[in-house]
Amino acid sequence: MKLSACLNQQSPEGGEKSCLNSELWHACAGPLVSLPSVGSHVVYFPQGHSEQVAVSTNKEVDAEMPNYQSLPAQLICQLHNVTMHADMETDEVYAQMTLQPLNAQEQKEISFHPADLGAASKQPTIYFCKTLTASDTSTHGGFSVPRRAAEKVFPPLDFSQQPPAQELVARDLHNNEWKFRHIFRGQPKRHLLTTGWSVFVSAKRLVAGDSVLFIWYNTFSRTLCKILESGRLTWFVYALIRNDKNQLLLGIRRANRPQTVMPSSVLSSDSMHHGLFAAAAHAAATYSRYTIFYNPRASPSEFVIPLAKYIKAVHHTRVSVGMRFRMLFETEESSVRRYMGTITGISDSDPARWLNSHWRSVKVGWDESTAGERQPRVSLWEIEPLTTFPMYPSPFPLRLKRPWPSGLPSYSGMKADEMGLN
Amino acid sequence: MKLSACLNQQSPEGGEKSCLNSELWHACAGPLVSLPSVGSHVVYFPQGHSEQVAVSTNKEVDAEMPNYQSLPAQLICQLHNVTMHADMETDEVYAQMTLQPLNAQEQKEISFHPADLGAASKQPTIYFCKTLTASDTSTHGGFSVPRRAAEKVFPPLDFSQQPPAQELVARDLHNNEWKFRHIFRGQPKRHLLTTGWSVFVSAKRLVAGDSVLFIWYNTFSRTLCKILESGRLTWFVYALIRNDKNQLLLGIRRANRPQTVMPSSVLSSDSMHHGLFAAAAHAAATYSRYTIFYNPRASPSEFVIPLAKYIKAVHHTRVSVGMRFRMLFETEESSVRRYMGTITGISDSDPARWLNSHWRSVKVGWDESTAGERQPRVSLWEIEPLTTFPMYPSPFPLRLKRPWPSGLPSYSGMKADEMGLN
DNA sequence: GTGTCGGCCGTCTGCCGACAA
DNA sequence: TTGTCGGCAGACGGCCGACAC
Repeated sequence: MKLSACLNQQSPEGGEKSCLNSELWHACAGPLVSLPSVGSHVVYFPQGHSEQVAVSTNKEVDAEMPNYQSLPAQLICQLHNVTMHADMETDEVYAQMTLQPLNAQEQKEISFHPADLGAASKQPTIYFCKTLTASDTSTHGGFSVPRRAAEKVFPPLDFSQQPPAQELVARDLHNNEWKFRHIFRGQPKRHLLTTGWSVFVSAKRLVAGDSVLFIWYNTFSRTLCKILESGRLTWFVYALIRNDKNQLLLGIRRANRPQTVMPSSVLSSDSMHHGLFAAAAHAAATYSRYTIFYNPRASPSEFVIPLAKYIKAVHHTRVSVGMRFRMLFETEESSVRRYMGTITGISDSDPARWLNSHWRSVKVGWDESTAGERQPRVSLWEIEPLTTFPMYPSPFPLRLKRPWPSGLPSYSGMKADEMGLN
Repeated sequence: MKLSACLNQQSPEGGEKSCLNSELWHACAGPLVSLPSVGSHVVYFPQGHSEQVAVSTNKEVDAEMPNYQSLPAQLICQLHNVTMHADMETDEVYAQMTLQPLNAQEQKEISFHPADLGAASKQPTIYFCKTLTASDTSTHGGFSVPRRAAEKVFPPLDFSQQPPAQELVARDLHNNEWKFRHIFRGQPKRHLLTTGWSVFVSAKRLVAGDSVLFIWYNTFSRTLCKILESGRLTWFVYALIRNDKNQLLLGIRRANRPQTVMPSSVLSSDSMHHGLFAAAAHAAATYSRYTIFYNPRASPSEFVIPLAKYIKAVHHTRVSVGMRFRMLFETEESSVRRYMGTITGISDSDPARWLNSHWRSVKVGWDESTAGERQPRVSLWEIEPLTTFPMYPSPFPLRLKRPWPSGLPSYSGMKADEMGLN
């Protein structure tokens, strides 16, 4: 593996190294992934970070790992920088974040803005995602484009030609160009990518079950999307605004194969766990910056959470055993659906190591029988309790000194001591 | 990348996971690489380990990395386990070592055995290594086997056939089978691998400049090698003992391309350095076992050294500025040659972080003009001073309390306090 | 609407000795 | 002794519509 392309979240267009498109990154990362904004305050969970390392190295943290006494279960930090990356060899997306723990004085001076809540990731509107079939990846033929997808995302064909065909140029996460012959033929008629497709499949080492996604993108797309969302759309409305063939992006998402990542031959998994704890502990002790990687498709849960989202979920939401809730999950087609469940317990997930951590403090049972796929423990900020009023007093120890002021959710300008942070 | 095959050094044959051949591993690692024996005492250098991580992540250790006060510049350890591995995707070889720092009492009780000196790696005798040419890796043809190589390593052909040909079966580091058609044809006659060769080249992603090596191996090979080394050999002597076609092994060595390894997307390089220091410091504080990876082709120098070799080089060899020395290097053809140089200085390479470390304490100048390829700093145990008697008193601070007893190199049974270890 | 297949053509793989370094 | 090439034959890549689900 080699150094990846990168993009600072704040400058999606300019800069000589800004070859990584933010919308494409988010499309590859999936609809549930959101990155906190640069400059905002966040909560970092060493426990969740450790979970990602455990999954990536395929090895649980050693039971004999010492407690890092100086490292609290959660660190309140300012997020100084976020860059999006993609592995040069696998196209795996990940983010690099520079965090700086706040000292006591800085924590007192925190003021919140609603934006800090961390809105759901903006998935590009003009895009499609298709899971590759055996025929798509076979050397025998090309790629069968779903009709609606082609009409929505690809530049319109000139139907006066027989057969209608054009050359598509799409750019991947590394800004590499891929050219495809797009043709509309067959009986019944269908959209196909022929010449160029097999080169792409073999270069990216795609297999049946992996997904490919195309985005139509330009700098006005956000504005245009809002306009388009406001009314009914026909394919020629899309076609009218898609006159620049060079604005096509494509990304891949590999199927969840068992053991996607590996234990690096560089450092033992134990040393990696030591590394993240020691780096965080050092940063916490000196209030200095440190760097972490977040791999959205490897990590079971986000472990850098907007502070406001955390405060709201932990200190201003009453939950109790027996309460019903919903939680978002990604579908195979890259959209979201809600699964329902019941809270069966509230307790620290690892009281020996991380006392009073809120990480995965909620034990849950899932309604559907395929529940084995979903985590038996979740964090408060991941779920939507179905009652907005407290049915039972929460048995979970809250450090909240004062109740949440009426008139939710306006807490802009609140001070930290009003929220029980210290 | 995925989990690799592994082999415990002590059980090259048995065990369900012992699919990695020790001789093949050493052949791929190169002639200069030796692994200390299991159970022996070694010196571990965090500084050298950090160097390997810096090379692997392509990023130097951060200047703001804190000093790990409790971590000395060298740790005396017992080596509890060594396993050899190969990366599943790249076939890159590496070793996993389990080290346990010795407490003060254990250090006093150390007794040495001559074997602890760490003999040079035993390269298999019946093997060959060839750097691939453009023709070898082209899809246009097969692999041209050097004549002597084929006669030495491959099973003998039946020359009554026209043309003489056979099927070779060779196993790689992961015990995968590769089949090749071996034929002796052309004008002039030569040995070629045809059918099966291109599959191997594309599966291993070999390019011109990479090397491939074949070993003829069986459990008696060490004994046989000694017999063979004692006299002159002709090809039919080899042929007589190579009657089992399934004993053929093959490995690869990739050319040194710039930026071979990459910054993992799992952990920042800073955290990796923290990790190795914290893991070692924790192990040193508690005298508990810890695990490290040694990648012989990534690391500029070995950082786990047999204790006896270290003692001999540091405490019982007089060196001084101006002294001439030789040092072994690997050639492109996988043999060794000596380069000569002059000692230009003796000092700590990083006095701020690692005071009184002997790691790369010798500044050197190299005789040949291509000297830029070689390290400007080496460690005492890497070089052979050309004078066996001290010409000048060493300016380097020796902690030796008593002089080395006369009658080198017999120090079996010596106690640590006689060698200035404490 | 789209996944897979048989048919068909063209390119490239891959085996051969020639030849030269 | 061995690296590269021209020649050649066959395999496979890859484009097409047919057909079924």
